[in-house]
Amino acid sequence: MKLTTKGRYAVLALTEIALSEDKNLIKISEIAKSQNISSTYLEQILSNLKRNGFVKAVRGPNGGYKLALKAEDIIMSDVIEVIEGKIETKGCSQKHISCTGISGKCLNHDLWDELGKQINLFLSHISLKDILEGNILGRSRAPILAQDCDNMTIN
Amino acid sequence: MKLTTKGRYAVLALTEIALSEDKNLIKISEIAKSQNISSTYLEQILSNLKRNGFVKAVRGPNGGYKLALKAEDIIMSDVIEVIEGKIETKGCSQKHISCTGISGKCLNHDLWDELGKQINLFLSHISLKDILEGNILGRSRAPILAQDCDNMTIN
DNA sequence: TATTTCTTGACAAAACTAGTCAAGAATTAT
DNA sequence: ATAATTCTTGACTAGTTTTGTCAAGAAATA
Repeated sequence: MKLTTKGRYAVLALTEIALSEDKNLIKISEIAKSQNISSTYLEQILSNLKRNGFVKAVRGPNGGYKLALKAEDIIMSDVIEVIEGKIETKGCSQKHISCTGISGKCLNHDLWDELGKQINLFLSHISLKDILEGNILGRSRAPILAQDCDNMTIN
Repeated sequence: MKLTTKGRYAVLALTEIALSEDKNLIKISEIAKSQNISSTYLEQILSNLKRNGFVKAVRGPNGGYKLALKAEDIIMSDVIEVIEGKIETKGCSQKHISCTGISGKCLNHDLWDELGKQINLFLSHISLKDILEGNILGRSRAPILAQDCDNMTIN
């Protein structure tokens, strides 16, 4: 699992593009300048976002970028996945065989699997619109308690 | 934010140490062998876990490691923090000044702050005992909905 | 005293991150 | 048409981080 500047810049860029939607188009150079990011580095990121259908590009004078989707349809888990790759936290190097060596069952996979699920669950409920509207703070939630886990059915 | 093999190996090692508690002591070489991890690499990790009070070491023949705390008191967020460093997801390079350049308020900090909080919240509810007992799967939870955020007081 | 086992710190290869650079393609204004 | 603008693509690179290795030593016990 990782989260690098690329992911952060991608969200930052999407925010800028959304905020200038009235002007319709915003240039890489404008985003780069206002955010103090290298514009050549941003190119890579926006190229990726375009390739994956989040933004549209228009070339030539007065060209630039705009959103290809409505802000509420741009979901953070999707954005992060194309930029950073799948959020997966491998538990151990062994594939299918047991990997505790003692207990005969890999108890550790569960932790990283569930953490990955939690991160994805969180990000999949956050849209670009939420960010624009400041609807983020206070939304994280504690996991289900261990003692409740026994009386539970997993869907 | 990052989660590397070091963090995974640490949890793996703690699990092994806990599972052999009846034998009281387990050697680095035993853990390394059963998990197929370089034992010299494991030394670094266990040395760190010892320095931070999670395990105790006994030197000499028949020496090895044991837990310094009860399994239910070994909390994953604490373990990961000493091994990987604080889980913090910086939003943008700017410190206190505005960083959208347009809106005058950094809308992006919120996302990474809250994601970091979510990860910590999750890990702080998981103990080594939960792992040993397999009480992990199905515990992650979706965040609070955006529309409920308005009617909310933040503590 | 010899052996076992942990301890510490220096070192290093490989992978990854964060960026640069350059040549080119598309679009528009003149 | 031509020039200027802007995105597009891919190769390249410096620096950092990860994932280890190695060696010398300290503590404990048989």
